[in-house]
Amino acid sequence: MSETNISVPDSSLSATDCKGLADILATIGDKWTIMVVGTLSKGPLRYNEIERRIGGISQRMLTLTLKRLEIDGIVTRTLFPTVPPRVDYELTSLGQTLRGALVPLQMWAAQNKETIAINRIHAAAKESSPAP
Amino acid sequence: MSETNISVPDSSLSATDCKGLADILATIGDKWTIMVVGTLSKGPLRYNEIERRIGGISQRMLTLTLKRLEIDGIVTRTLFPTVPPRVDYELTSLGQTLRGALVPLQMWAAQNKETIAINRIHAAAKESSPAP
DNA sequence: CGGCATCCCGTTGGATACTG
DNA sequence: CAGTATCCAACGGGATGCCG
Repeated sequence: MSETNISVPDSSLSATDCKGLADILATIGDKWTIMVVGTLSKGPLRYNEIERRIGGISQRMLTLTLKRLEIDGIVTRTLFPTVPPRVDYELTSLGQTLRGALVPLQMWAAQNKETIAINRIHAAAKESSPAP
Repeated sequence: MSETNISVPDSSLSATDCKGLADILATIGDKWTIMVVGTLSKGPLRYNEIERRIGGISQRMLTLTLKRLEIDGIVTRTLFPTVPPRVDYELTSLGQTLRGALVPLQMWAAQNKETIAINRIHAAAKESSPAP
């Protein structure tokens, strides 16, 4: 809670910084967590709606992911004691800042994933036809 | 090397965007990859030097990580045919842009990891003393 | 020095079935 | 509807040992 003068120090991530980042990414950097945060970035959604929008996530992983995000204070869980029950999930302000921090990386991904895909194809080609 | 005017488009990651991001993170979002990119952000380093600086990475993972990064065009591998052999690894310009895209997330991690840690402790406390 | 190959075990995560 | 519980297959990743 001290240095807020971050001001993009243009340069290197120290080893400690990397540890911190790696640590956070280990928690929120996995595929499903990213999808959930992204999906919720448009506003609160019900359990089933998240499941539907993501498509392909198992209930197990959705539940685990939401629970972890709730514990970490990134989403809120609101239970409406109706019948049938209804549960809304929504990004907290912390969650919103996370989403914001994700944006540059998302743009990098969008801009470069094709380049990377091509690089992989080239590498695969070299693989199957080595230098004569 | 062009748009630094990211200007945080305030709004939502589409499902497609999330897929792209999740996809990239699946490749470069793991602990060791982050550490390697971070370590190389200060300049080119030899294999052993990377290993030493990261500390705790197995040769297997270092080799695999470097190979993937090389294939993806994020680092270059330069072999000096001396004896004993010497190999330098260095971030490409693509790698540098990746590092740049990682910075906001790194800052977010630095600013919020303590909050998250506290949230987890609170959650654990609730866990062991349920409502009477 | 800078790797690659092998073994091997822990964790991750999908499928499935049951509950409040 | 919104989960919980169990089983099990796949993968990740450390330890070890050998090679150029």
